Amino acid sequence: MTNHGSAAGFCCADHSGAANAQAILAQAEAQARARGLRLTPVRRRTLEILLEAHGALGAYEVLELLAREGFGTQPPVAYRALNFLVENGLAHRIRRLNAFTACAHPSEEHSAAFLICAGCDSVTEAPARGVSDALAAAAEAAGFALERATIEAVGLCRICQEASA
Amino acid sequence: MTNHGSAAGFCCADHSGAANAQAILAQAEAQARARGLRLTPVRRRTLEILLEAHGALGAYEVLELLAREGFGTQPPVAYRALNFLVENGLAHRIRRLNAFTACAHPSEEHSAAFLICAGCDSVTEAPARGVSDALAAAAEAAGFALERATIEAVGLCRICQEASA
DNA sequence: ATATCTAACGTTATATCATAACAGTCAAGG
DNA sequence: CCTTGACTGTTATGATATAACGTTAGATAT
Ligand SMILES: [Zn+2]
Ligand SMILES: [Zn+2]
Ligand SMILES: [Zn+2]
Ligand SMILES: [Zn+2]
Repeated sequence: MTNHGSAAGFCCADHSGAANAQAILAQAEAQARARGLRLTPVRRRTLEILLEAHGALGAYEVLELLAREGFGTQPPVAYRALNFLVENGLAHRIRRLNAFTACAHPSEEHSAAFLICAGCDSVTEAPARGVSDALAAAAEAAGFALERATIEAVGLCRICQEASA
Repeated sequence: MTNHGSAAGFCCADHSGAANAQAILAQAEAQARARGLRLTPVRRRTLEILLEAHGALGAYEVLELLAREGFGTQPPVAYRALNFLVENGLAHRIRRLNAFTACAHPSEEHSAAFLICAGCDSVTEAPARGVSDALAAAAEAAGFALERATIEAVGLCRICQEASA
């Protein structure tokens, strides 16, 4: 991972550091309460780990951190927590990277698009209203009943564009 | 895989059987010639296998078929051929299924969206001009230089909708 | 023709990602 | 109390993917 550190004031395009991680965590907790979800210690800590991370984390990276902190040491521990978060809209799975990232907007119902930088592996969650609308139209035209979608773009983030200019 | 056979005249939503597989293969060969690609025996046979398949195939499924026909028996044989096809626009990788499918329109430059049926695992390649345009706009707005994208929708194909109605 | 080069092939071995199945814990409700 | 069900942790295994290396065969250059 060719990372560009956090000297620029933010580390990975749109992840502005732990500052708003707090805010997002608070939103996520509100969501959990409102919807009667059980945000247990492993689950909550998993979400924090994702929020603290630069970029998306693989399940085994999450697992190692959880294990160090006294949680279980085996893969299902991480996968279960991550799947719970994904199923409940508190995190997203980035299939191209086999990785997970905290949702940046856990309060809203949204179908997001992810901008994945080929230079530094940063992942930005972009609002994708227009994209999902277009996709819904395409599905409709094909007689396909759309449930949900994965939209992942690969390219260069602003920082990496400048670096390679 | 809950398949619905080929009794209805077509087997998997938009894969109308071996009839137009021939046409697609011819297009793919024309592409290869035009662009100076080496469509070697393994690669060509891999493409045929994808075209003959109902739905997307995993790399190990392709491998088994190749092995039976006297090609190599080890994973890299399949992965190399599949990656070649994907990189050259003759096939697509379906990340949600860890699988590959022949491109339905190998002659055109296109960024496709895939409609994946949750009922029967069929995969339909839908034209996605509108979707990519919207995505390009979203990327632009984020200062992200888009190279390519993965767009995968999950839902129910027409057949499975009727079956569950 | 023959030496050289290189892309493609096939192999062994290993890395990486993910889930099945089962046992122990614990809080909620009868 | 005792059952029930959700959650956690474990062992074991399965599924997907790549690294590295030797070989082959077509293309190029002497
Ligand atoms: Zn989100
Ligand atoms: Zn970058
Ligand atoms: Zn295509
Ligand atoms: Zn279907």
